[in-house]
Amino acid sequence: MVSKALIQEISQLEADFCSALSDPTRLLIIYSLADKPHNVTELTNELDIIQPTISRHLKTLRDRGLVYTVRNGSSITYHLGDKRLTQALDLLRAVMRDRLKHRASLAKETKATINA
Amino acid sequence: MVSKALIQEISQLEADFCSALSDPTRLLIIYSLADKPHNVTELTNELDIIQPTISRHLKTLRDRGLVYTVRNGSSITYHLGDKRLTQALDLLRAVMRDRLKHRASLAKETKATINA
DNA sequence: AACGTATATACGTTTATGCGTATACGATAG
DNA sequence: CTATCGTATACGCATAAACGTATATACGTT
Repeated sequence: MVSKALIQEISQLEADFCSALSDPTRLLIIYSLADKPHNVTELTNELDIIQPTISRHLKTLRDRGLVYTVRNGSSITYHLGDKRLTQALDLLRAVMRDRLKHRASLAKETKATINA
Repeated sequence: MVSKALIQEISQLEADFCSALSDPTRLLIIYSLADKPHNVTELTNELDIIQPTISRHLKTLRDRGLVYTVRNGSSITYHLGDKRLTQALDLLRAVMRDRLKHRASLAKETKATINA
């Protein structure tokens, strides 16, 4: 049997890990890096978000080990750490898409019923 | 070309969806429901968390469409909405495990280097 | 050494999130 | 009909997260 405290601690860790994904800017960064590595300036330009904001989000991704950095002269290139991350996000997006579709059809049903 | 505003909106939606996963209690609930459906009282007992807290977290899961409910007499049974959710979480956990392992070995390396 | 470019961080503020207690609502039993 | 059990919500508080501005650090060039 696994102790309750341990289970809670693991869940906390995992929640922390997932919280890296719960911000739209960070998701945009992840998708951008999944395409190819970028440095901070490139991300700043591509996403049209000011540099300190990009850096702050990169830090939270780095702290959780989702991205890693390679110094390249005076700039720093950020890489996505694990391809499975993209797979997981793809799955989540697919689930989300289906949920939204489902709701849309429910809404239509309801409207039709009311109008009937 | 997809408009920037649309991309941002989609990312916001997805971040919102992911934020459902960024709380340890909700993860415990999801894992519990992945095993089998439960009603609120069962979750309360199994996870040893007070009922209003369980209900609140269930609401956020329900709002995002991750779980659905079936009324069963006077109680309400909660079901996990999509098996892919578990798959995605498994992937994320695997990534996290590897990251932690990697860091542990890095820490060991560092220590060895310092002590050398 | 001095300057410019690239990146990171600190600070104060605003907004969001979670918690516990108390309470309301809904369904069933007696 | 009211008492009870199961579930949901409201409220006040405490904590955490995000943002923009300002500033610090690091590297490369001259």
